[in-house]
Amino acid sequence: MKIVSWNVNGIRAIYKKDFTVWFKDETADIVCVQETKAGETQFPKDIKEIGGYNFYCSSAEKKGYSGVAVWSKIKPDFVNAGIENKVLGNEGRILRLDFKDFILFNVYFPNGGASRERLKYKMEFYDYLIKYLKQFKNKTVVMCGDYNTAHFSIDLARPKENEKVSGFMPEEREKLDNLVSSGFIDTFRYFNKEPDNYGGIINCCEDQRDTKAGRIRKQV
DNA sequence: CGTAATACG
Repeated sequence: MKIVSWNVNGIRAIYKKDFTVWFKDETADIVCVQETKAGETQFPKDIKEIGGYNFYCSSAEKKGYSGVAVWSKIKPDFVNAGIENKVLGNEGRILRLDFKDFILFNVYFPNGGASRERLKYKMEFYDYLIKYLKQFKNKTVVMCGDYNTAHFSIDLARPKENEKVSGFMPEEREKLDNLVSSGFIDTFRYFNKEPDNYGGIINCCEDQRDTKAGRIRKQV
């Protein structure tokens, strides 16, 4: 199975830049995107109706902000697009898709850099999701997305200069420690332990390619 | 500076 994760920074922008052309040659079973910046009705029809895939999205109440979407070849047994609402309001940051053999989460974790309030929100978001995930401890969970946190020094440029900057603060990194303690594996670092490599293609099968392509900063 | 609405990353 191949799962792709991509922070697109505007689904309508990448649509203009031939997203559907890229998708046509993409062999992924599941494609997850973050920062769609569009309500469900704002997604181009071509994007919602890509051949052979089921489409799901979660959008923020605030127009043109945040949002995640998933395309899946396999139809999930269950989809939830609002699990963060109770505690955190609706910023369209989490999509849960349940399949027979595993549960997929596509998550756009908040950026905490704008203010103390947003850092607090980010920490609460992590806490809420980590707690929510505990119910699946006897199941297979794949959580991809934009974590907005670098776990270790190797995971960002200039770690020393960024120790007090949101994205690499000790208390943020601790949340990723918690995820690892509860059994999650950083799949990129599992296969690629090279410095100056922040993302790209991971192939977990016999053809284990490493690549410097992508360079998706802070994306785990 | 890019995206999409005038804020956010």
